[in-house]
Amino acid sequence: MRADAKRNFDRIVEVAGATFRSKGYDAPLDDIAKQAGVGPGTLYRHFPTREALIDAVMQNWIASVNESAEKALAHEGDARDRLMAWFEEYAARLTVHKGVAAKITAALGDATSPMANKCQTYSTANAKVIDSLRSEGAVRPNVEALEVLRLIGGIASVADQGNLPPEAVRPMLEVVADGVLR
Amino acid sequence: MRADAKRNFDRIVEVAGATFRSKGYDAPLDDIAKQAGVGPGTLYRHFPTREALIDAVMQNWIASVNESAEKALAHEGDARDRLMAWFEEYAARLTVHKGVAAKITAALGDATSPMANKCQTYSTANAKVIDSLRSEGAVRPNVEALEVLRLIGGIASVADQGNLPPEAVRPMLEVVADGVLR
DNA sequence: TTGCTAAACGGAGACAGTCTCCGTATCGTT
DNA sequence: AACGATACGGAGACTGTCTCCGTTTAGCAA
Repeated sequence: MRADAKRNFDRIVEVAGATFRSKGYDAPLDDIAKQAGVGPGTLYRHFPTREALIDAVMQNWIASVNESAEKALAHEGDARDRLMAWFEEYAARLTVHKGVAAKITAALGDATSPMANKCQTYSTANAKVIDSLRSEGAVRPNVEALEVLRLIGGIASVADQGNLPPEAVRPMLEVVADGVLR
Repeated sequence: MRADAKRNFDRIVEVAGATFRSKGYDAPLDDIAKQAGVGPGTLYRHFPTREALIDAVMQNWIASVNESAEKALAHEGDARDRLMAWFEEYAARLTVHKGVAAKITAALGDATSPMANKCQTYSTANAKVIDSLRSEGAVRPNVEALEVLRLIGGIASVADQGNLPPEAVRPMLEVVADGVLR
């Protein structure tokens, strides 16, 4: 990739992120192009569809928070406390960007999605938490790690779309925690 | 409302429902108008926004299934069986139309939404199930009926968006059931 | 029936956003 | 410096949204 191309690519993603957050995910792409100081042609060459651009923005964001994903693993307390800490951490991350929860959760099971491998960190972090609790015998048999990820994703999606405050989300997470633990 | 107006209104909703299902929720509205044998002006007079038309389609659908919502209440078996029967019934209904799960679940807490009162039947059916189980002492304290509705809605949304098969949904419902029951 | 009026219709066309095509400019290499 | 490959950008075609207003029709009253 040529240097000027990369410059434009990055600039577009940056501007798009800011614009999507402030004006919504249906903001005119030509505006974003103009804002980024490029022609529409350049934007569409890099991102053939709106979807592609949104993906790029999100991947950018996931990468930026990924590094700290393991924080929740080092929590103090009993099994339930640790599980809840992880749930809240995960749900909070998912609700930072409008729409991200649904998108990531849908991508989880689909290996062909460009999102999926970006979410590896989440998947493995989750598996680690569940496995560690399982080895203590705290987890019900038949509970799969992927299911848990999806359940929390579902809660985050609902919270996202209904603009639910954290105090409405917490009890839902607790129901899932009780369902996961013996 | 004049007779011809009502005729057109109903015809538009009918055509829109079929079109949305076959071509997706972003199908051109002018096409729907043409298909319904009316001009775009007529469509837009009845439904100023796409959202309004989608709502009308969904309300139409909710009304059509509402009447049978209590079926799941008359289930045989122990507390867990009955709860699971209700969960599956509800989740199945929510996933009939693409996008309906997220929409209805988001509307649940919001009394101002035109969806909300259409969903009364669901809310009260759910409350009935939970209350009846609670009176048997089978439900954990602190579990609210609305939370349960949202949890199932979240699962349905995820299933909807990720095209999950029923066998992937069931275990998630079971986790919630275990979290709801003592 | 006929006439009348308010209600409703419908389609031409303005507008906005998407996306492409291709002549021009720039990069990076030799 | 010169050249090919790569990338740029913006004019404009295209598609879908939505409005305006002249025309039509339903429903009522005489």
